[in-house]
Amino acid sequence: MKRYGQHCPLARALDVVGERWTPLVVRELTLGPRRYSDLLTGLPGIPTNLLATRLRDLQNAGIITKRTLPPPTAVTVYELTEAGHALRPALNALREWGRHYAPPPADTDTAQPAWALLSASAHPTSLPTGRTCELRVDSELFHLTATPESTLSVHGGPAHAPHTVITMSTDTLFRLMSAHTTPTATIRHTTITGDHHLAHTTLTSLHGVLA
Amino acid sequence: MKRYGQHCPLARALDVVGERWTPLVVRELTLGPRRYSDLLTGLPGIPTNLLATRLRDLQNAGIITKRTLPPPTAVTVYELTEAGHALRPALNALREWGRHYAPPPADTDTAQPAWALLSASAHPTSLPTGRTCELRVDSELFHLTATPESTLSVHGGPAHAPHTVITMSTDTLFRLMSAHTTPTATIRHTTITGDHHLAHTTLTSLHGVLA
DNA sequence: CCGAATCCTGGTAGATACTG
DNA sequence: CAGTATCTACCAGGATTCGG
Repeated sequence: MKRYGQHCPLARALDVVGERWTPLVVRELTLGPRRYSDLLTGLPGIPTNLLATRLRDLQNAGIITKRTLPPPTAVTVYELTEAGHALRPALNALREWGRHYAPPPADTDTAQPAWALLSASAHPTSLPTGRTCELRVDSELFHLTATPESTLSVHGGPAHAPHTVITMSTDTLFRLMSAHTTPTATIRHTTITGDHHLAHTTLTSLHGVLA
Repeated sequence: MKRYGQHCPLARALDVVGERWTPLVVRELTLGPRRYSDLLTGLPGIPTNLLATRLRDLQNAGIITKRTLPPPTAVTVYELTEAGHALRPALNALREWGRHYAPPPADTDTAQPAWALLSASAHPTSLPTGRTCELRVDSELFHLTATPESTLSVHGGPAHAPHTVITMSTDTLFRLMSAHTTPTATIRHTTITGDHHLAHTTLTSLHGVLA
């Protein structure tokens, strides 16, 4: 890890998370613990040796930990430490800047549901605290909850006991989040199990956050 | 500028400001318009060709503009655009993370008063809105004001009509901001012209923000 | 003197193949 | 599945030179 050699907190932060791909690795892990192969598919374009290097450096910096889940699912996963979770506000601020001021994406850019959903993360929501919505987008699973401060929280993987489950295609999700369709119109292209009203509230929270 | 090729606002932000040295160039310009040579001294270690490249790329990205001041001081300066100023929250969040979680600085790291003062930027302050304090640290000039939201605002260069002027050494500033001395004890190592009470309030706002 | 462009060197990223 | 090994190309770092 090459340092700037400056007695400045911003420069020291960049010493640790300023290298190429590093913030995006943290982005993937904000969804929850992830396996090496999950990270590879969530970071299209990253060379595998570079991912291995970044994961090693992030461990040494105390931002992530490597853990082997107990049997029978004896897989090794990477997850954020407290210091890693503390990066969330900085990444959210940079993400908001990107939404407003970065050049528009090229149409050759790859798109993943997780990246869109993360844009809704930390946004104000009318989702009731304590209620969980599971979102299934083209066989990718997420679950959404509200923080005590009524901001949206997004995680990867299945929910424990969701109050509602919404199933839709990636295309439908992007049309909703880009405000190309309304929540009410979106419902016709989804399958909903459980609390229908909660599902509508969830869709409303996602509506237009990418616009 | 190498892109990630991802349809993700965070990745698109990093496409523009993710390269090495780029956030630090923006950091220097948050103090106000700066000349090329000012930037070189404010970014110790940067190769001159790399600074030129970064400045060109930042202009193309619409984050900074190059301007030639009117005579008699016909110097060319770089300054942030609106999009550039909008990066401030993201840099502040990353700076806060660095203060709390980044490895401690090496004692060979270079230190500059501006970097310390920027850490106090956006912090809550009891400095009255509309009153200006000029700070002279080893012949480097800054001026501090309060935003309408009562957070501290730091700029480089002389103030227009400061209500108070504080002169001190770099060492004194760092001892105050690292909480090694109190504001009251600091006053004995400073020269103050103008509003003494305002000066004390300013020193209190700076006290311990580096700790 | 300010604001760079040029040249060279070493390291890091990118791409692919390979292994426990 | 979870990485390591190898190679190439490019970018950063450093010194020097150049034009206004």
